[in-house]
Amino acid sequence: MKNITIKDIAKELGISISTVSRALQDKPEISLETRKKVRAFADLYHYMPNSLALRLRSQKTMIIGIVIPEIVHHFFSRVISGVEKVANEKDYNVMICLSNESYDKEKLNIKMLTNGSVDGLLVSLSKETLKKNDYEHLKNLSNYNIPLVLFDRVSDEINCDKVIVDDVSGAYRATRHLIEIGCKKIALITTPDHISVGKLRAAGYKKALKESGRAVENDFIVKVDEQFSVEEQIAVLLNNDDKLPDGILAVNEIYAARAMKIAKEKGLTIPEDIAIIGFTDGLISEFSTPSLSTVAQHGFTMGEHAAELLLERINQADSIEKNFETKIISTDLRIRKSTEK
Amino acid sequence: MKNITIKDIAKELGISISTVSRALQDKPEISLETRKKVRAFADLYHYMPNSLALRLRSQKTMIIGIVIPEIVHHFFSRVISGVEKVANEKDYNVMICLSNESYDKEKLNIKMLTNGSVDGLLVSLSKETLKKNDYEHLKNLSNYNIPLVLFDRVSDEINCDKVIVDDVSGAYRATRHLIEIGCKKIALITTPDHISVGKLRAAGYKKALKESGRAVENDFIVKVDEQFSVEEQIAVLLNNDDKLPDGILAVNEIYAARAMKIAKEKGLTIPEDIAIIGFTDGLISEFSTPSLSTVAQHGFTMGEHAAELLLERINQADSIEKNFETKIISTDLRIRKSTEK
DNA sequence: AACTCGAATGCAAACGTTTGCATGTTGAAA
DNA sequence: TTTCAACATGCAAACGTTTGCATTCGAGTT
Repeated sequence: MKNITIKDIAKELGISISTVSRALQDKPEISLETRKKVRAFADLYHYMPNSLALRLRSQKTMIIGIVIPEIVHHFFSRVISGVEKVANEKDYNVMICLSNESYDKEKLNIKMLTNGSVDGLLVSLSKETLKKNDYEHLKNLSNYNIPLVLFDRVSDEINCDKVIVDDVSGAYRATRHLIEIGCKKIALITTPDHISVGKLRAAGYKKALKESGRAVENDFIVKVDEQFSVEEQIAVLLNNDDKLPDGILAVNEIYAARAMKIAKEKGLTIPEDIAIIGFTDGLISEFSTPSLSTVAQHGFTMGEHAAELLLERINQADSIEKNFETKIISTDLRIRKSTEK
Repeated sequence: MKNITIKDIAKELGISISTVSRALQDKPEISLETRKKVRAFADLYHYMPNSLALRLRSQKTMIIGIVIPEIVHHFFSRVISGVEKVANEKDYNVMICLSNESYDKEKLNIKMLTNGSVDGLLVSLSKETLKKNDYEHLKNLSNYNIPLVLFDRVSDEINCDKVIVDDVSGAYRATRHLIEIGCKKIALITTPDHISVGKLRAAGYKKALKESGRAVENDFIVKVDEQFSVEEQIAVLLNNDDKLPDGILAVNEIYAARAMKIAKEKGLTIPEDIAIIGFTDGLISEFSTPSLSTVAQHGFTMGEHAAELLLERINQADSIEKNFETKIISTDLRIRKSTEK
């Protein structure tokens, strides 16, 4: 059974296509009688306007595209939730593409989405892209009437609206917290420098240390390269018995949980021997024993803000060229057992 | 700057639209000279065919829609990953809608997607829909040329392809495992009966008990109603000191982790006092202490199969009416510390 | 009887493609 | 010189809508 079109209705009722269209829009220039007749017929056959035709006509898709590195990831799925909420409120739909942390796939996705499939784009950069430092595929976009909002993993080289977590301050406050509960030797488990969030969180960590008159020791900083075993790299930090940290800040939940597990296996107690605090307030932190203190990033809020920024940009009159904006989502310290001395 | 169209190229080069179209398709009936000229011009101005126009013309969107209850959920995000992989391999895109476990939103989403936005639909039913037992919004679909594949949360009332986890056998084997390690009093933490997976897992649990000659005791079965505190409902099971279970099967990771936490707080040791096994092999299970044994559901595989089934249905000649198929994804027992006596 | 007005409806273009068929041009064979 | 094939290109319809601008018709006004 084919979907019924406006044309079918017109033919069946012996009136013109335009009359049907107007009748369905309840325009007063069509006689009430005709309007009723058309509506009845349309309802009877479950007429639904073909959205492709509508989009082609109006040159609006009412869809926003999201390109993220990963979806099996608590933070990103929260962001999507936030985006979806805002988008749906304004009758927009969401189309999701995964880059799987690959530059090529990211580029492909963006190309795919910008050939008229979506009205705007929300992107969080893949690790490979950040490492390559190549953003040509995103720079062009502005020329093509496709607004772009970057979130979380962003780059200064791209001129557009952005939403980021206040990473520096989050890490700073987490480190301060460790200092306040009496930690003397605070280690950092982070990512390589090309990941912007890792770098920023490291900066906050260093700032807090310096401010309290402590040295930043390289032995206490692990930059995890995910090409190799995460576990082994973290273990190095905890196997150096001469120089064991008594506090750890990890830039994500997995690293924090991993560190905790290794520490416990070595017979250390948390938080007495080592206090641990992570980033990303997910389920792991809540359910681990002891429960993990974290810096909550409010992914949902971030998604909401990113979507709002994008929709504003999509619906702004072309004439008004608002300056690009960077929204900063502040973090919250979620203190749990792993730092309760 | 507007996107350049085939029309613009034609005008600029002083040839007809159809010639440009054919030249871009490298059709031999167009002279090599013209083909080269057109291609060069198109490349210069970064011509990209407007996908809306293509879709309207071809009556194919190359998009598949997914409606799931939740995205902040390890299992569902894995499913999506699997779907995305298969879809992308065949040049399809994925459009995701969240029902947030609401019947109305599910209905709305499906309506939205089936007005020509997608070529096919992948749906996992919301809790509210299952409770209401109303599937009219899905039954119509078959009439409208929109193939439908249900996954995980399905219903017998809907006649279509399905992909489900082998819940009965998974729960059966998990329960057998508890019996084998010596548990005498095995409890079940599950969902209300209208959630199909909960019901099936309960069936597997009961089957294993009966087979080994044990009675199924209602005191040992908790049906968690998420309208109320999950924690309190689980606590009831563990607060009845006269009748404490020594083994627990939970139908998901959260319930298992929650039960473990409560048990530990009561001073019970896992697995010695109580062995615990959950469903869904996610991060919580891996990182909890002790690590949780689980029934792994292979969400990614499920997504792959669902997408394959759907694409087959989309691309089948209308004449060949294949019978509907139900694929069963088998589970794996992942034994960890929480059941190692 | 001619004219104007308003209400109701229809025509056709537009959105950006693809494609069956027609048309035009050229060179060679008859 | 006519005829024909082969090649290159163009016209127009189609996909399903919306909408500016006719057109038609009857009634009321002069």
